[in-house]
Amino acid sequence: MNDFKKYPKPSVAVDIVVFTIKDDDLKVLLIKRGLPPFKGRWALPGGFVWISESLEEAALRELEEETGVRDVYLEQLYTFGDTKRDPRGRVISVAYYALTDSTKIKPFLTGQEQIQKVLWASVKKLPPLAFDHKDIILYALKRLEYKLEYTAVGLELLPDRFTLTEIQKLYETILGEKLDKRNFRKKMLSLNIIEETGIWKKGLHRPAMLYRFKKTNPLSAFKKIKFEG
Amino acid sequence: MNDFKKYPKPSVAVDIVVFTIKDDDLKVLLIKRGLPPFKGRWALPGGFVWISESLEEAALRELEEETGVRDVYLEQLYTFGDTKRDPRGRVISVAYYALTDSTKIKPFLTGQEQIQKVLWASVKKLPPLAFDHKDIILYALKRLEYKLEYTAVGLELLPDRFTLTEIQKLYETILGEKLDKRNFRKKMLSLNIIEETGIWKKGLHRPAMLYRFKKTNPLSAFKKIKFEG
DNA sequence: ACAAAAGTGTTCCTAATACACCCATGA
DNA sequence: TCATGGGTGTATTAGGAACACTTTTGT
Repeated sequence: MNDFKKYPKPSVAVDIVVFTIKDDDLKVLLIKRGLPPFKGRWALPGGFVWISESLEEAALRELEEETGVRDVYLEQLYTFGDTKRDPRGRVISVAYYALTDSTKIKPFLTGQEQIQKVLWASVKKLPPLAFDHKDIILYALKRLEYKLEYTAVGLELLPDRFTLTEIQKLYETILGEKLDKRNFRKKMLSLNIIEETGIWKKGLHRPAMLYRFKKTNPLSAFKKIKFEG
Repeated sequence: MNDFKKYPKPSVAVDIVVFTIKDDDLKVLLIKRGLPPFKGRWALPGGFVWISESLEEAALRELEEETGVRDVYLEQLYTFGDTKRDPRGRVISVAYYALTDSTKIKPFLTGQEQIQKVLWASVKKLPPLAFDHKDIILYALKRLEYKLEYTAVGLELLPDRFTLTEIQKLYETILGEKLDKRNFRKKMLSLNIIEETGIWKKGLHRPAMLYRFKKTNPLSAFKKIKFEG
């Protein structure tokens, strides 16, 4: 046991499921693999964990390398450890999921030449994916749906300023069902986690009040809340 | 990237937080370490993951080696990956928690001479622990409390046959608060997950009906339920 | 007879739901 | 002026919470 370092070890990777809302649709960030295995297939951003960094540091590093964003909401999801999940050998992957607003994110290519393309894929029609990445995304989606029902974590997917209708559409998109406008607004406002900015968003029709997160009590955004659904 | 096997790798371990109820108290199974580091300290059962087994297989194997039980409720908890959590080097630990009924479990010593003693420690007064195992236990406890409020997973902690008062005591022990007897019974029975056995438990006082899990719909035991609390 | 745990219903109150119309704007 | 999305209140219902007494048994 003391000489455990001599035993063959699995490799340890992190994979990150980055969610955002674009075009009233829930999207996941994918990267086209430039090398085997699964060369040419879409895959989650991620990579091997350095010996000197924590798991969360690895996830944030990979995320920044491949999407250029910081300050996302990041949470550990699950650790996938089937022996056959990577054809190269034993690779255990600690999956994270991240929520970000689509205006902040600008996916770009890294210096690593094998990364060629990035894609915001609709979770409703995912392309064929490398490894067990489809399972990971579906797991993350379930977690997101679940959290959305009980917390206000969904606001992380929106820009800093947003209208009540935009929040509602977000919920409807993720939960996959229509919500009642009056009840939704009543509930959202009663939570005391957002406030009016006093600014009106002009558009094609009647202007809508822009709201923002309250900075005073950020923690309450994650207290348990039951949303209609 | 293709030659990732040459990079230094972390070691991967599993640790299992085994909960049970004994003497109306929530207990965690601990093992006394026989070798450094933390020689003589109490620690969670667990060990390194073999290259040929999945994470869950590793957890079940370690659990059986050290407690002799199978067929426990086992669920992945969280993966702890701080770089300094093990003084021997980089060790990532995938933590699981298990629920079992105290009549099924008979902790015993393995052939590994360094394992000397096992202890059912009350979660309310844990001894000094090795590594970050206290953090892991507290994390597992939070998860258990949370799950208890929304699911009937707590029944996994009881013997096959149990009285309503025994379930209620279990809930009170874990949630740390008194519950109303009539409301609790009404709720528990309305869930439709337990049924009368027709057998009465005799004791010092008025006999109590023994109930059992319904075998017909085991899945419903894990649907979301809000318990008073 | 008494101590101790088992068992049982109703009222109250809060929160979720269902539901329809007027308003402000740009084209 | 009209098409479009923004904005608002009430009545009903369901579920959670509070609450006290009778029953059965062993000693």
